[in-house]
Amino acid sequence: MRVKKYFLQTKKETPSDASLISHKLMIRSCMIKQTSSGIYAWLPLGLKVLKKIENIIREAQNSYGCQEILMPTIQQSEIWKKSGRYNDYGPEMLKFLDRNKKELLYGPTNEELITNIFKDYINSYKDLPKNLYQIQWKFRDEIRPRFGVMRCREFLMKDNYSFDLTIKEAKRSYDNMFKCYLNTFQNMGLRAIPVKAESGAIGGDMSHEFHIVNKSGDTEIIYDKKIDSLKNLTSDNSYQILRNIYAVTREKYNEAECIVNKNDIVVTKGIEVGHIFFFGTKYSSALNAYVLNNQGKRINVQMGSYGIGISRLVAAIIESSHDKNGIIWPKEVAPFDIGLINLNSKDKMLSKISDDLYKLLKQNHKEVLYDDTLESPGAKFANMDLIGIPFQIIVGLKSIKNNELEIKNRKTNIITKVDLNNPSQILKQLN
RNA sequence: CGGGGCGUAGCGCAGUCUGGUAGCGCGCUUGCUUUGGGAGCAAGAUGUCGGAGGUUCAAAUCCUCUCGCCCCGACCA
Repeated sequence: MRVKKYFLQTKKETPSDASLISHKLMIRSCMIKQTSSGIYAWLPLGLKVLKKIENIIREAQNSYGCQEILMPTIQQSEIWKKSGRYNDYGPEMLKFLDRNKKELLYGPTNEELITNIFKDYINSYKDLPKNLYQIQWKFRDEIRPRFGVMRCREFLMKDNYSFDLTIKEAKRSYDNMFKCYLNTFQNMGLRAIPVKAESGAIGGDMSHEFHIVNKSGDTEIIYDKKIDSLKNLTSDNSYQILRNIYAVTREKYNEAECIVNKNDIVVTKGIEVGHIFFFGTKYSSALNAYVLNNQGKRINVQMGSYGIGISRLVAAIIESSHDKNGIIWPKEVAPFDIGLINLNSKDKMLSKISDDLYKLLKQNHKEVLYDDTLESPGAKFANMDLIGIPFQIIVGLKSIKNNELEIKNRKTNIITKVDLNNPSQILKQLN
């Protein structure tokens, strides 16, 4: 993509109504635009990152046996009345009437709806287990939206739901998703720690939240410092430890139950990016979702639900990966692989070299943001640093004189010089 | 919802106390110059001063009502 053509009106000045660093950077880098309190439009650069995260989640879901569906954002009130949550959810649920005075709501979550869909199709234990997911916008009318997309009212969430015959099998499904989540977050370059949590309005008796440790998080988490010594959270060995180690949210913390030596406890803040629940038959019994077992007996299905806050993750990643110049995207979720900077777009030779490089990189399936504008070098550097693309290729006279290109690593700031006429060497430096 | 604050050009702000007919920086447009860390000079465009009512010869400024947004707290992915 050429910067000249791209919708990328970055800002030099920091917006006055943002307090969180990720919020400021997302506005300055032209990723999002607030349209109402807690409601945002996603602009091209922001949407690109959102889609990358979405796809990482999608791939992990698919590989762990989940199947994608898409449910509506608007639901009818009846099923919520049956489960008792129409009132329990309170004013956080956005309710309204259609022209026929029918009560509708903008879904804050989908346990009722999925259960209602499920029961019309699945009638036999032979068709279990099932696990369905969707990636869809939700609305929760937060008392006070804040921190940009970190705590907004309309947000993109992946939610999935497991259906099993027995508790034992349902817990296996829960464990499967537990592992899936560890992988999902690792696949986007993040380290998310699972902690035991309260179930809140979803209900149920087994629940874990997944947290990115960060000072801007608004949940206090308490865990055994052994977790910090685990290098790779996704290994089988780590999984066993994580399932048994002491790690809880502040609400769940109970001094008497805490088995860890005081010196071995870490108390810190976390950004909640995922939450998984096992809640048994809470919804299947309320909505009458059952299958026949092998004795022909009606059994309400055992359910769990699993959420990942996708739009929040964009902000969470920035919170844990930035410097004074801007965002530093992990390459897994970066909007582009490479930022190509032509330091003087009026110079015919530099432009020819840059154009050729742009073609070469595209042919090699790299996503490139090519700054071909007439801006001054300083402005181009600052802009590229702000939007945080992992590698910058700098085409300027200083190096071209020696038949060299400079490749800058955004994270380390290390500049590597490569032979301009050696494509394979160039490509090798970009991995 | 309680407490605090802010709405003036696309963005960031001054002007409000003490009423006199709107300004600065960035950005934008045009031209010339410049090109290794947010360039220089020159010329230019852009405002129902959040909205409604009121006081006054006169309102961004004073009064009343109202809408929106932000920050602190309780709620939540």
